[in-house]
Amino acid sequence: MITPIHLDSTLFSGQTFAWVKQNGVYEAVVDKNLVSFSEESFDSMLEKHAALRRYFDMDWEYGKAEAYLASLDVHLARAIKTCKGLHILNQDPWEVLMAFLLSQNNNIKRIRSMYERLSKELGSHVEGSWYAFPRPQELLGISERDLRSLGMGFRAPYLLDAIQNHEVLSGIPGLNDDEALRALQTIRGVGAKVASCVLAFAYHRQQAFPLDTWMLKVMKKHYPGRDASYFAPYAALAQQYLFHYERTQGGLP
DNA sequence: GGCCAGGCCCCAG
DNA sequence: CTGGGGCATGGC
Repeated sequence: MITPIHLDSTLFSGQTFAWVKQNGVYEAVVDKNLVSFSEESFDSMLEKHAALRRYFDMDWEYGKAEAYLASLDVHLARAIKTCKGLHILNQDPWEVLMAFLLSQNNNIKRIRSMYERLSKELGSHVEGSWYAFPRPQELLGISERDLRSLGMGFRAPYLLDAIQNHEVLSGIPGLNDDEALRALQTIRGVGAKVASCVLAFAYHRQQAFPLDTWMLKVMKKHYPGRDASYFAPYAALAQQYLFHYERTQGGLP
């Protein structure tokens, strides 16, 4: 049983800020290459760029996970029915860390524009108006002042600390979930929520469960007294469905 | 033109 | 250890 990926839910559910959709064409820089496709050309694009199968997480057990989560309760069943095919991407850990440092006390629209600004001002040129998000090595000489002048505000020192301690990321694969959360939170500005996003969206940890303002609302309304263990072993996917459903459909009853 | 945003830090109690 | 104020900025 293969359930097709749902591109809009996957690329515009707030797990990535890299993608643009214009006239039916999806575009982003992934791993220093401009990736461009439409709904119709997605499959052939994947054949041409085999490495992107992993990025789009095409070989994981989505059919099984969707069926299991939908069987848990009616709210989850509705969320899954509405945006079925939502995949959790395997993104670059560094980019996810930086993006979600930008996310605090912020809105998605502005997170995107700040992410783009860092790419354009500090990243390497790819083609046309496209730039790669800067690697930590490209940012070593930068100052808090520079970052503030780029509009990063109070997050500037957090970004700076992430730049200086980016090596924490290389150790994450060898750690269990709790250890990984603690390791990530040694970076200034990284709390439980940001750390969970990094684990879910970059390391494919299925029990990572980012609790933001939207999810707290969902949990209070539909899952009082519950926590991530209720959704095991698919908490991360459940979170992403519930978050996206709450934001796009207003959560409904 | 205020209001507010995918949190976290810091400091009181 | 829990709670609440403050934070830079810009989109609405």
